Amino acid sequence: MASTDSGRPGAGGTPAPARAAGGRTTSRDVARAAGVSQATVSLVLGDKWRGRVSERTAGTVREAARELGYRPNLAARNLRLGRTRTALLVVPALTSEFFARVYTGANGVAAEHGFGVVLYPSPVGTGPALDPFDSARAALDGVIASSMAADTLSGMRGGGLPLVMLDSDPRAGTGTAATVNLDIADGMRQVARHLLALGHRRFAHLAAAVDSWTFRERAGALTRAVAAVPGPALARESAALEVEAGRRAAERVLRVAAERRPTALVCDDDLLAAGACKAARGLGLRVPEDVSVTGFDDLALATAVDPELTTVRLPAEAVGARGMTALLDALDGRVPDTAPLPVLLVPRASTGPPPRP
Amino acid sequence: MASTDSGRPGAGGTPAPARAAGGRTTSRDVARAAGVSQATVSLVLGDKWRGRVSERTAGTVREAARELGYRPNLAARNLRLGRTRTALLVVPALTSEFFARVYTGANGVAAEHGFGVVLYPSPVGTGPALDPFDSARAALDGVIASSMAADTLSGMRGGGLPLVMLDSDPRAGTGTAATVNLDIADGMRQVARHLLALGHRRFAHLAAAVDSWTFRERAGALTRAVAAVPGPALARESAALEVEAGRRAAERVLRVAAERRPTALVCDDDLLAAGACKAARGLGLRVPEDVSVTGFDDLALATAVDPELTTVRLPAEAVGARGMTALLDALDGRVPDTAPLPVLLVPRASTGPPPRP
DNA sequence: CTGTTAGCGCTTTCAT
DNA sequence: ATGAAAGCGCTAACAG
Repeated sequence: MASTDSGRPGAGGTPAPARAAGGRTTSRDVARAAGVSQATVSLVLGDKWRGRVSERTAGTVREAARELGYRPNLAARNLRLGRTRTALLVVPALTSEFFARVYTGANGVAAEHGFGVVLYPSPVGTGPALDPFDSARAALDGVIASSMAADTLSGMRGGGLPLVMLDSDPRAGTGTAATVNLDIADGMRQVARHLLALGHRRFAHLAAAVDSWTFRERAGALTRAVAAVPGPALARESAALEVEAGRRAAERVLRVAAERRPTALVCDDDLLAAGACKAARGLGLRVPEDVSVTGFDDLALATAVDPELTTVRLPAEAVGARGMTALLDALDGRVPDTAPLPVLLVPRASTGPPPRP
Repeated sequence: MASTDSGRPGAGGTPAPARAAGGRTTSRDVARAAGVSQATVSLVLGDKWRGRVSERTAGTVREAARELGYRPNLAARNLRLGRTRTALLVVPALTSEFFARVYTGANGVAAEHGFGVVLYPSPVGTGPALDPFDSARAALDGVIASSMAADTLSGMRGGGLPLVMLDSDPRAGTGTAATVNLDIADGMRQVARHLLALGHRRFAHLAAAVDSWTFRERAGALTRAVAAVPGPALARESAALEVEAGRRAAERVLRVAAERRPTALVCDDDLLAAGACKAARGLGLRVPEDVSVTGFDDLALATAVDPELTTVRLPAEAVGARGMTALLDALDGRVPDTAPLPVLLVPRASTGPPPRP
């Protein structure tokens, strides 16, 4: 297995080859080349030399480093410093734009503070046995976990690292540094209000078959919003988070006599909504004339399909940014901001008044 | 904390506080708790103790480690070993399922060899100044880069690490350990053959406005395939890799007199194809009756839209797996397999015979 | 201003 | 079968 094992061939009388024979350039090589000590190199390259090293020496050192193509050994630095300036972002799926945008937001804030962010896609099964602290070999200063399934949480507590939860149950936070949440419930309330105002009274909820806070929140909020006005009915059907599963679930819900058929399909996710639209068309129903459909997330898909989806826009970048900020705060002993982020209904072409009976 | 020797009574003497006061548990803490030397701990926990440490001692050590919740310090291990068993996977975009699947494939192979894979989404601008070796703070043994834009390549050569390119120009490989490619050209040829067989003669190519090998390959292959038979015309229009950009580009191409209008839109990507379908419908044209549309990649989107897209399926997982295998080979001095991976046209509902004039 | 020194926590000879 | 000791490359006290 050992690959790069030329390691340390008994170096005879050194003719001062500024670069170690087989290995990488070290700070000592730079020091030798510049004719200074290792400490000076560290100071200069670490940019803490103002008033401690002469301008001229600093220049020499930088020149030598450039010349030799010196790159500091992270492992050594991390070992010495005891921290890595690296955070792990755990996401349930790589595919989704939502998480891509969360990453972008987190990475932006991280970069401003000299931190890096490493992605860990939680294995699909999301069994409790996940171990990001072994799998992502990077040594870590903290963990940010987004939208994790309930049972995955438990496994997450390894390493005793600061943990920031994103889009997750705020009450689960025993030992959690902070929870950054979206106002999911308000989003669902906006959906309900929109549809009720259009005149809908028979609803069906296409729920994601994923046991996580964010989806329980959506279900609860919809139930309450619909129950708040007299009269309306609410059916519910679950589906895996895929277009095809959404299509099948919607088909089950729509295949009933017209007078009992829901006039509005509220979906937990844009993928499900896309499936719902396909189901409707497959049954000869028009969207939105015969049945209105709403999504959630406002992914690119929402405007890729026809008609474009009425959906709830989630400020994903902001979630990531706030998550990273919270982690940084926790790391520095400050108390993280924890107000929920607002979300916004974006009405488009997939919703309209219910059909006249 | 009670006295720590719950596992190993009888070893009088040291009341040693098995866990360092403020910090994490180290292998020395474990050694003390188990009443052995650090070396023994390393041997046992590194699973190289057969015949070197007694069964009984090994048990004691493992018990102590478990008891104390010991986790080896990766930074120290990496420093000592000079390698990290970590590879970096550089991808141009997080959003795409394609890269998610490449990751999955790479990670699977990596795991079998005790490696981890860390993702580095190359910044959107893909300016040449990217530095994954600083951004992803993890120390790395090698880099796998997928579908990178041409100018991004140059920046990639930092660190002198083994580099495996995926879906990239094989000739760019100066200093590259290996290139794992898809038979992109053959995919495009299959598309052309399919459409020609259906009777199409007026084509338009919706090209991705991204300067990378994979898209140049698609353009070249289509041009050649169409030129190979007498008669056909081929227009070309570029668009950013987004549905809306694809829609606009398709609109430009379709907004001409019916007798000059292309009857088949060959798109570089499923996103573009989805946009093309929207454009067609927006202009009152039916897909595939009035115009056929093909995609590339076979993303989930391909079956989410209506009609489902005829597209070229790319074996993304296999690409990732082969990439990781090639990196492992290079690391161990073996010579990587470099045959292109086959791709397959999947005919669906978005293509049909051209309209009768 | 600059050099010397002492480890960070781990693995690995080499003695015992 | 086990322990002692060296050292990976780096940074931060502390001397000079």
